[in-house]
Amino acid sequence: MDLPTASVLLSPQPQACSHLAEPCMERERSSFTQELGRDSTFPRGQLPSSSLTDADWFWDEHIQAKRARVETIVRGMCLSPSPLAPGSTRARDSSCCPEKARERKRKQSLPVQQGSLKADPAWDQGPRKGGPPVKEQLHLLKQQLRHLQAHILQAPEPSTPIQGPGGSEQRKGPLRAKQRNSLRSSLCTMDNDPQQGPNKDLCEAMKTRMAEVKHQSEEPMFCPSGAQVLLEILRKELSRAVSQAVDSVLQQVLLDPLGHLTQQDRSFQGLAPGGRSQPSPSGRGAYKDTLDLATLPRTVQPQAGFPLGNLSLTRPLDSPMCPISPREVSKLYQSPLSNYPLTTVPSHIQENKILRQLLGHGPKGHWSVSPPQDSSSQSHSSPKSTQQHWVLSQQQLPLPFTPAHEENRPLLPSVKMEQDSLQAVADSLPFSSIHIQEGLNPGHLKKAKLMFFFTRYPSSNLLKAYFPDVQFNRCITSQMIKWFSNFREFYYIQMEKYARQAISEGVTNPKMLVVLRDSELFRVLNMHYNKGNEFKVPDCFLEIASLTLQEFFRAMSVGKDSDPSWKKPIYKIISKLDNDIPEIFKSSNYSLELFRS
DNA sequence: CCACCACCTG
DNA sequence: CAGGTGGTGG
Repeated sequence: MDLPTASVLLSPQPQACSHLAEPCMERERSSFTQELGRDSTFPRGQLPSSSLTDADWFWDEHIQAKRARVETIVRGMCLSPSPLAPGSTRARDSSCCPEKARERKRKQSLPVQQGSLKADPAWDQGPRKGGPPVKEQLHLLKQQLRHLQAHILQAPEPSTPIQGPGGSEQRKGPLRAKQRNSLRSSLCTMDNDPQQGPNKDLCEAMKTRMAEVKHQSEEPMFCPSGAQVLLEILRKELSRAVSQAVDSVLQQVLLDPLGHLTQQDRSFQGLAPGGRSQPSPSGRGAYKDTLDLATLPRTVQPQAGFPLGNLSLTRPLDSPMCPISPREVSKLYQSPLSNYPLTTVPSHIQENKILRQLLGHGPKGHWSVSPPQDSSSQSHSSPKSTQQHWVLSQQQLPLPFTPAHEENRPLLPSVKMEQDSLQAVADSLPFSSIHIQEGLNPGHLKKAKLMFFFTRYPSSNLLKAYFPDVQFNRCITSQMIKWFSNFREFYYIQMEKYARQAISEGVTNPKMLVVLRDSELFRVLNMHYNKGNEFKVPDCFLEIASLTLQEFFRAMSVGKDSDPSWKKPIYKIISKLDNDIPEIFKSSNYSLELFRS
């Protein structure tokens, strides 16, 4: 969509390239045709959206770990092979409407849990020593889990504003939106010079893209706090219930008091990274699928790989939700781990490993998929190879997404819900597990430079949002603002320079000034903000750059540059053309990965 | 007064 | 890129 725009723009006027860009026409044309065939790589949609399930996965794992322990114990001690009835099959969908769910959960799960040990007849059958109590405990536990599952499933759908007209729009201020709109139109009217056929395409393309971006930015986020509360409660309740069950079982079954660890230890270690100590793998393997929880969408074998291998983290991707949108990635990204109270202080190292895994899929569809265009038009720095390298560095281990995965995506409606709630949770989470730095490091600078491709005038709030691992204070904020000020300075200087050059070369029509990827101007800018060319410069930046160039040209060609403050109007225009920054930039881990050092 | 900006300088 | 300065707007 947006990609072709640049090429479209320039095609008709050979001269346009002569001064701005190096060699051009022929190549450009061909690249243009190529582009038509391919999809836009920009903002969203390209990436499989949703691996938020991973958070659930962790959760499941937790439960399963506990369950496995209980089962193992029971199995080992009681030798009663009665398979547990599969409970509710689908117990996923963490809901976002905490209220009701929470209410019901409290009313039901608590009483049940604390209730008498009335034995279910069905569970009393079979010979066993010390059996009944144990079974009862398990049964109760199961029931509780089922209740929870049921309630979660029943919980009224959260505001799924996506469809609702009354959905929660406006993540950005209305003002901002307005500005965008007005600018968009002005941009188009300007470009809609009848004489310039191709520019219409640009206009349309930009409209489309902007709409896209806008849409993206307005995606709903709902009650983060609510969802978080719900999750917290669920977590506590479940862990408590399980712990109690385990406790009881142990007390009743185990004769040797030394035989059982403290409840805390037992119930938590299963999830701790590197947490080994799972009783008997064989036992677990044999029965893990018999509990209802095992029927949950993602049956994961906790100890199998989570802690160490990390390779196992690719597992969750099998789920229907594996497709992940950058947005989701970034969110999810901060969530599951840092949010995980049960993992007692996982090492940052391991955490980062895991996060890297998850993240690995984000950037791929987004930035690294280098368009054919690049290979043809960018001769000097072989972007393709560098980008591929970047892809590899980002996702060494995980399996790449395959079309097969995509097929599954649309399936579950619950998926979206789950995503949302998890997103909400993620959003509300502090970066507890990610060391927040005092000052700014080179990585931050690098990231800021790349962000400049999207925003020339970031607000301090935006910066705070996109540098979550930075401890902002007046000084840091000023410094970062200063960075962008310097970026702009360079940017405008280049624009003025090239505009002046165009004038000196006799260019009369500003529309002929288009910044392309093989333009000298682009090369200079890219060198400045994206040294090493590790990043695929978004097309929106090319559009902005072209526009800036044209504005400078217009002003100068009319002699406005004699006015001391002739640039101000241009600044004003450009300041309104900031694009939304991909959510992926919000991830501090992303920055760690990509911008380290 | 503060935050932010552009400009200039090193 | 950081410091310093002056201007601007809330």
